[in-house]
Amino acid sequence: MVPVSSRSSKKDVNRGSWTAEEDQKLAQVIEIHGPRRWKSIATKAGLKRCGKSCRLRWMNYLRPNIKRGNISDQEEDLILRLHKLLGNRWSLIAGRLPGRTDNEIKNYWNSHLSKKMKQNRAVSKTVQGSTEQKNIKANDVNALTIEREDAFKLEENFNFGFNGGQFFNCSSSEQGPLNLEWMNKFLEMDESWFTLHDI
DNA sequence: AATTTGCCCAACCGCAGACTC
DNA sequence: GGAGTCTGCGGTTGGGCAAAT
Repeated sequence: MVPVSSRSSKKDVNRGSWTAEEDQKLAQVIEIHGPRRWKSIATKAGLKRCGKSCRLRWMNYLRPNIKRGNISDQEEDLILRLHKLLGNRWSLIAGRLPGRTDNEIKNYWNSHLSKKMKQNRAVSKTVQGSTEQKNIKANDVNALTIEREDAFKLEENFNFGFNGGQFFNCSSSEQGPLNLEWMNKFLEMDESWFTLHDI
């Protein structure tokens, strides 16, 4: 990353990569005061950073239980399915992947999965063209494309059916492998929803 | 060995909604 | 109720690095 000094344009504000020393100071202050009031955290820690930057660093790197390393096949599958359901609502998607951050998932999507999607669509188009456009609706669903509006409708739909708020707001700390399994079961329901609504 | 290219990912930016006074 | 501030989100940027040339 960029040396901290090279991106410092505004007076008295550090930009760019965080140093180990800054991380340590930030973690210490958050341990005492908790992860809120980011502006005052930055001041208390004696960091020349804006509150926003401190929050981001904490959320994406310093927070406990952050899972680093490769995204597993199971996680990738879940991301694909949740994206189909919710669109680019990365924070919601991240909320269902224990230890993963919205930034990480967004990056993973942009660098890996968006390419896969394009490939899938290309293949799907070829198949469709050669089969007299039979079963177009089913192919569209399989190509993992869904209009955002439909995703919202779908969200509303299950919010009505059960406690959707609770579903989406679970903290990642209470997640585990079993939860992923349960999530996959839930996602099977959205397939049924498409069928039911003839999408 | 040097240079170029493409990918990855940490960090920044702008905006909208929530919160506080 | 309104203004100002804070927080959270999604989009974008750009440096580092490995692979390709």
